[in-house]
Amino acid sequence: MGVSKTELFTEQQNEIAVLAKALAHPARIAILQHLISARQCITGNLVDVIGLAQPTISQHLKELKASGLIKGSVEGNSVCYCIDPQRWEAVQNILGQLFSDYNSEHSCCS
Amino acid sequence: MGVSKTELFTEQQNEIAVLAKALAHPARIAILQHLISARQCITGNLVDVIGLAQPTISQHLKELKASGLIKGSVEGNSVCYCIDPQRWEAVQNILGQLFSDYNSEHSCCS
DNA sequence: CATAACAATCGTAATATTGCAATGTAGCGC
DNA sequence: GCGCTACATTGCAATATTACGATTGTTATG
Repeated sequence: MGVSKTELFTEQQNEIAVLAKALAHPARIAILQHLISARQCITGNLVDVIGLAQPTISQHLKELKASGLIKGSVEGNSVCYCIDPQRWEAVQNILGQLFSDYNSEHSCCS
Repeated sequence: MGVSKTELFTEQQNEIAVLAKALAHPARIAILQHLISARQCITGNLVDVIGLAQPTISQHLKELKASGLIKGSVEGNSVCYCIDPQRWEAVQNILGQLFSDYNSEHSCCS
């Protein structure tokens, strides 16, 4: 019914899904990649770079901040965003683990 | 308006977002983890393990198959699913690249 | 203090996702 | 063939997401 039955799954499975959801929009990938190459960026700048309206960018920034991947600090009358290094590494490990848990020696049923 | 403006973004950004979306549900994570540990599994078995109705599992399997992460082969009147090794590694690299592109030496605006 | 600049929030429309009952389809045993 | 089992597909209701105009803070700056 449009609502995920999170109670059926482990905390780890839900955490991975939530993290993946944070990455599941090209605008948020674009924001992250721009923060990676520019090191830091204010909202207005991201609005220009990405090409979506300001409220939309603000909304995506809010989701990225909620996932912990980025953090923002007020600088004068603008807000400066950047990657959160510790969280970035933690998420890298969580997702990396999922993939490295698979041993490709496994044979398939084909 | 509920529709992503994919035309604003690079093919790579859209690809990452689509892959992340495939992982953005705990049921699909649970399915993948079960396929990792059990090596292979038929649909009915997954229905029992996950605890969602059969049509719902079928739908999640369809999305995972569309992303290429798993493949299914018909065995008699049941269908056996497993991780696709090549695709698994490719996706691992695509997502891994995103995270490793970040150099944590970067300073933040805080 | 008025005003401009910047960004967050609110409200709303359009679309997507999730979940399941009902139904359809295909293989197997008889 | 007929019934049975396993799975996919369809159709629908409930909820979530995406996007943006309008509005509301918040912080300089004149």
